[in-house]
Amino acid sequence: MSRQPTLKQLKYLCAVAEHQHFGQAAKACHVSQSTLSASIVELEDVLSASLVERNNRSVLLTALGNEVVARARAVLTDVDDVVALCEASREPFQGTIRLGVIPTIAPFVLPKLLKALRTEHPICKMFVREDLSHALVNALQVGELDVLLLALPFPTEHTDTIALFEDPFYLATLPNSRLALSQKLRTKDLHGAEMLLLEEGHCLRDHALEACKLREMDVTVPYQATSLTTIVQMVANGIGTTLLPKMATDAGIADGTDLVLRPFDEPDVGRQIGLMWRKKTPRKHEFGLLGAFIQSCLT
Amino acid sequence: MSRQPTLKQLKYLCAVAEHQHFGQAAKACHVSQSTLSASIVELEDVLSASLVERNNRSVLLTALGNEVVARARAVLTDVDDVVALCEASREPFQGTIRLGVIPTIAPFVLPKLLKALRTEHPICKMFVREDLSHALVNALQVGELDVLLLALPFPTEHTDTIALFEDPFYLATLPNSRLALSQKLRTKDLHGAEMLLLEEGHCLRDHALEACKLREMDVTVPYQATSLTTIVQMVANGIGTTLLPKMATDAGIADGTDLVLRPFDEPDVGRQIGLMWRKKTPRKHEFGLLGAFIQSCLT
DNA sequence: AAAACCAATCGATTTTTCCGATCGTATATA
DNA sequence: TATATACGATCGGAAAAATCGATTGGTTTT
Repeated sequence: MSRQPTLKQLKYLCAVAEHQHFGQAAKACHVSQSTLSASIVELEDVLSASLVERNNRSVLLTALGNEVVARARAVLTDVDDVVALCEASREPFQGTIRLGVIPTIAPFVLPKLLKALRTEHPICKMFVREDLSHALVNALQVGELDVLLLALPFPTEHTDTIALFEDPFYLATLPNSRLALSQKLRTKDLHGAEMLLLEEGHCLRDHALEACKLREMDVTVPYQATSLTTIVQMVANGIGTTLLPKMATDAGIADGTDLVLRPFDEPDVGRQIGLMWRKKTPRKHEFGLLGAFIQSCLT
Repeated sequence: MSRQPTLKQLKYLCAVAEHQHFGQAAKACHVSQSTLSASIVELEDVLSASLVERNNRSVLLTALGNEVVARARAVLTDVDDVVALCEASREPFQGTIRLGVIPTIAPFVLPKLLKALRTEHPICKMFVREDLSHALVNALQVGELDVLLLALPFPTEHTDTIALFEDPFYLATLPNSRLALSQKLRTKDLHGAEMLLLEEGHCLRDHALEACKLREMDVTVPYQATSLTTIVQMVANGIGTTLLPKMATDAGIADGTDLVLRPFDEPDVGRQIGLMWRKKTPRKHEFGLLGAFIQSCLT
């Protein structure tokens, strides 16, 4: 097994190729001539090849030497690129953020978020993955994602979480329904209502049940639905009623229908939106800023 | 000015990425865990960036870390390529040979030489430059060429030379000329003949004059000719006579004409073909083998 | 013949590298 | 809850290397 040349040796070789002179090359590299000379000798020894032809008056490169220099230059610039890459990533929002978002948030937040990000942090590359909470958390744990935007609480380990804002639930129903006409809307009014919720796995389903003190058996679920838009269409067609997060209604999910959107006359009927990252991530600070950024671009 | 990461650090980082485990990565790199750990820390310090997220149970790479690993892998394979390149060039005829050939040799030798080379040393890359001797010698001195195939003697410094073979001159003339009919052909018979020679700078011109003990004023030169083929056509049209090297006639330069090709009844009327290289070249041995190879493929 | 130039080499010193041992922390087990 | 285990970080000392200034040897220029 032969040793590898070092970057230093390659750098010195390139300097020699450029200056055609050991002394000047050494000066350019800020080392003594003896150091550079020895380094070249060692490089030739490592490669078991003659790269430089010393001619006392001038320094020539062998054909192989020229080839090695060409490749060495490429290697050195590639390494410099790595350094530059890291330099650029040093400041917040200068690198890549791999963000996971749940399906009941993504369509209502990403458009604004990504647009604001492109405007204010054009260098930041945001990779987005949309999936159910448990899949996102798993991806976060194994290092495929850096930070998650999801609804809290979601029980995990080895993660830190910050809350960004409340996302109250609105009751979505047809104007002539019993719930639309009641004076004050309470969660207990929902008992017995035909509640349409997203299919199993969506945390919005769990949070809706939790917020309204309902049990699985309290809701009627004709068809398991995979998106809020689908559910809205079903409710608009008189199939039942549902709960919609404010961010969805703000985004106009019920536009074009005659649905009534009623807030509850109770506190804390809703879900909490937050960010989650690994406890050990070195980017806590950046993700904190990301949280503030998300808050700012949704108001 | 920030330091550069070392290849070793990049290698260790790649090992960590591969094994997701410092201890195993260290084993794979044949170093202790402490060495590898410290090396990674130093790399992160040099790059001022967090690349690896230590989780005590598992090791994760940051987004930046993944990017760096991808680039590092490329760098490492590029360096390995350099090593491989040098290994391949270690044996004769495994690398690139930059060969200079003079115009009065090239057309008669290169076809056979390059064909034989491609057959017997397919890995060898031969770069050929055709030019006048003094231009070739200059290119040799400044390191643009490795070895020259030319006619000797040619006075130079800092070069070594080996003779490969004699290349006798034939007189080329029309069948009915005085020189074609004389019983024995001597160089002194050429005095007063209308000798057509290549233009100034071609060593064949000098060697022909030298071999025949002629002076410039002895030859009549209606037009300076730039190639032997041109001269042959002129002689065939009765404009004069000329000297052709045997390798040219062997190659059939006079085919299709009714020219008479007469050898001289004297020894040493001709030129000597040889190889020349820089005294300091590290490839003397290889070039000696090249000489033998040229001899072998011309017989 | 002397001076100048240049890369190689030498010797000494500083710096870096590397290892084994230990520590601190988190997890798994009893 | 206590104990054992696993893992990476850290420390201190020893070995290896990198580096420098000075010198050498060979060549070219004056």
